[in-house]
Amino acid sequence: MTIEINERYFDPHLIADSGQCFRWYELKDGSVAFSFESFAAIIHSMGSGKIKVNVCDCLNKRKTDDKEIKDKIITYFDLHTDYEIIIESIDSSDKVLSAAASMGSGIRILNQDTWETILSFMISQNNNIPRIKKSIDKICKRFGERIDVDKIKEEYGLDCDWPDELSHTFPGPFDIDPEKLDDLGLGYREEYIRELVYKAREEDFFLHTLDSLDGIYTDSLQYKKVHEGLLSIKGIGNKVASCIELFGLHCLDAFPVDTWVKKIEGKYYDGNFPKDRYRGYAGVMQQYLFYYERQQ
DNA sequence: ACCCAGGCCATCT
DNA sequence: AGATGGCCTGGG
Repeated sequence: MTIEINERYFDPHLIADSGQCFRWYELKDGSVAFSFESFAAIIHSMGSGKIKVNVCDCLNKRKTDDKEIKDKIITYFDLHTDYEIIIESIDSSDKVLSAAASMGSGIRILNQDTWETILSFMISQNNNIPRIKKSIDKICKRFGERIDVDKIKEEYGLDCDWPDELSHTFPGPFDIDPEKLDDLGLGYREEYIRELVYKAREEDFFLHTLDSLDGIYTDSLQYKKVHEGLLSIKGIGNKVASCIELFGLHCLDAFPVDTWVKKIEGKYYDGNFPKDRYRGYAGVMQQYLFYYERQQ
């Protein structure tokens, strides 16, 4: 099915390059392909903020009606959040943040699958984006389900160059064999992932506690409980936990500090970005700053 | 050849 | 509490 979206604050290319997702791929014709849950999609920019999204349920297991798919896409793209208000709230005397937000105004915080986010960001530690993507691609190919590429081509038109990296879905904890994680380029993270899969299979922590932190502040009790739970997992430290909260649990107040953000905080903010001023959505500012610093 | 890349953990002071 | 070094591995 096709969904048309008119949203000024949405640039699929920026999101694909934002580092929050690792299964978005830019195609030669300028469109952007991605896969999430059992869906496959291609985004075409139509100019002047108009976007066309072709989506299909590529596993064909059950009939998903069009309205359900549309709702899923709207939530996934975070279209319920008003990014214009967020950007307008920026302290105009903060020239760095203003410039960063102006450059990165097309970035949104996706509502990604929690499990996929946990696994992906555990791989991301001390790692670079191409290699992260490669490892995730190998995991999907080894344990994920093959998606029906013909169905996609039928939906989009025959000549689409659907990327080979999106030939399979992202596998769940029970799809992954923890003893067959060799040769995935995981390095020393292999042991972390193995334990993570076992833990995810056994504990209900992932299934119940980690629903969503949408609208939850980082100084609340509920947040602290989730944060500590994540930290108790081997291979998840403060930074990775914050990424999981921001990108997987949609806690927009979470503010992951990586080397890029640390760099920009040191250069312009005397070591500390005033995230309290942006209480409730500091994570969006983190994305602007991160993108800005990486462009320099 | 290095050295780092969107860190974490263990081991020290 | 805070500061270090080691760690898999591919690319500049």
